[in-house]
Amino acid sequence: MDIGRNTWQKQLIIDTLKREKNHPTISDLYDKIKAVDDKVGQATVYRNVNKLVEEKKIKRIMTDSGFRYDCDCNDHYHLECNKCGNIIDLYDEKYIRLIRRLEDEYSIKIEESKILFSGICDKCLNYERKSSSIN
Amino acid sequence: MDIGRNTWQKQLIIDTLKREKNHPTISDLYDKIKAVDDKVGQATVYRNVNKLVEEKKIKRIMTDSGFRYDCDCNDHYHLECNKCGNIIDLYDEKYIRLIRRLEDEYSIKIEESKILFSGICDKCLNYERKSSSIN
DNA sequence: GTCAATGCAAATCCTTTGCATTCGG
DNA sequence: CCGAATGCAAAGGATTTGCATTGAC
Repeated sequence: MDIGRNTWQKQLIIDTLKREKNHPTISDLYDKIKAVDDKVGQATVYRNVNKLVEEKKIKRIMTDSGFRYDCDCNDHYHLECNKCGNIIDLYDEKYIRLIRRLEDEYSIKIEESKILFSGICDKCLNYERKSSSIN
Repeated sequence: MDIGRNTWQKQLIIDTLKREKNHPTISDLYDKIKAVDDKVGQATVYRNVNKLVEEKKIKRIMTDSGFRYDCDCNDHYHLECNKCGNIIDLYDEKYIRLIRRLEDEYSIKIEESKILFSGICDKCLNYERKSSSIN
């Protein structure tokens, strides 16, 4: 649980990440950080974000458009919308049961899960329905 | 469903992929292919594998160690073992119910799912148990 | 004062692209 | 033949690394 030395760069990176709810890519994050102080180096952002992932303070999400980061460490799923590209969070109260069932059935231990669905989010689906009812 | 022109390179790539049950990376695949005929270019492998993914003939799995490919297109989960690094398949008869539940609850449409667990596979877990009972 | 952390630039890794050439239909 | 597919090499993009310097403790 060593947090290392407390530099303002590290703090800025953590703060920005916590404020960002939209599952940013590293370059999203880097842009936001540079807007606040452009003296922060890219390598510093990479190094700190990687360390945060290792320490399990944040989660790395692998999408088709590259890695994204999520500071919500509760277990949940993600949906990557094929229309608008946004990533939305899905919480599932039966998640734990799914895990237990798989662990039992396969005699394995599941320590972490990366669950990414792709499809169409509620907003885009709603928009689609309206459009098709007009035409 | 256009399969395009039937070159021996394309056929070799498809055959190798189908024979490979171990979720190979592109470079695993490339090595195997070059062992058969080293005149196949890397770009050809990339181009063909990408096309197969687009055509949904094979699946792309995103792991921490990069992209891997799976020719089993039935819906299933994967477990990446933190000990041995292997990726094993998990099939779940309740998968469809999970999808339906999420679709209903969030008013979304799920078209594809990429589900990757990490943890410890049955072999490594079994080995661990034996070791700890000795010590 | 030490040494972890930083900034910069170069290096590395993975993947895609441009283009001349080949070869399947 | 024609043009899709290939092989090569070069380009591209994302991430990491080497190293001198800075600054947290």
